[in-house]
Amino acid sequence: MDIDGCAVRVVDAARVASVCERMPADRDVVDTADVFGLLSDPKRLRMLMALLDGELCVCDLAAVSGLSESAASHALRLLRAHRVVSVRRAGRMAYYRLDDAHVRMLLDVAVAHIEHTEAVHPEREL
Amino acid sequence: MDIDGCAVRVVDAARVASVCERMPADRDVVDTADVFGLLSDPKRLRMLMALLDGELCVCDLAAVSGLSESAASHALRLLRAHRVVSVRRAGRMAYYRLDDAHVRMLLDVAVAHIEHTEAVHPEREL
DNA sequence: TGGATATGTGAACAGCTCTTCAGATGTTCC
DNA sequence: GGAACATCTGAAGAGCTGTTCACATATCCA
Repeated sequence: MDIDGCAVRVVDAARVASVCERMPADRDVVDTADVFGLLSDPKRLRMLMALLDGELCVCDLAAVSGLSESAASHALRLLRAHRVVSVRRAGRMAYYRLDDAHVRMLLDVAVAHIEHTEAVHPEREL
Repeated sequence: MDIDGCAVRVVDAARVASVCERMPADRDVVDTADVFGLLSDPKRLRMLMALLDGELCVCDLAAVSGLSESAASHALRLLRAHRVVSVRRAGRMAYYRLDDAHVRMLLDVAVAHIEHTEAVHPEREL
């Protein structure tokens, strides 16, 4: 099998071909990986989980996540660039909210998993 | 408000308190972020998506993901350490499979999102 | 206007991640 | 046994990421 002009060793060629066919386009995989990357930092993740219930201002997001206000601003800029959150400005305050249904779904799945695990395996906390 | 003994400025103290209360335990947030981190590399993500349909050997996973066999092995070791995949050894071959229902769920959501976006907004490909 | 407040930004640094390379381990077949 | 094969591993390096610091911008209020 050839990929990018380089010969590659394969065991089950038919299977590999069918998997490659079903595989989403390169750009879509990269975009998806990017989204997961945005959720892969604990403090940023805490910010997003906090936003599940509605908008919050920068300093409250900093407090909730444990970030400095500057670091929170940097993080929010990143999330804004990827359209994961959006801003509403009111005077000198900036209120951020979750603005991506896909990310919200992923967060919901993750939170549900945590709560389910807690409920079913409370002994894990010992 | 005090967090870790440091005074932190807050705007909506009641709201922050309630969000903090609902927030999953620190360790759970970190674990969840770790899982998202495992999904945040395009080549590793492609490997995992390939495994959605069933087990594959290392070299086929390398071929599908575009990794060298050595790099694939490193990636699989990481996934194994986090119990995301498990191995079945047959002679000198090693067959990996998805072994984490939560990760499978996240992957399903992500793939469904990609396919839905493709179906609804095919113009994005132009 | 001037000072306090809330957020935003660039540069710089430390730490982490991914990949490669060289070689180790363990298996099959002659 | 020895050669070919499939996978695994540690060390090392390049590049990326998160945080901090110092300062910029913009708003509010006296």
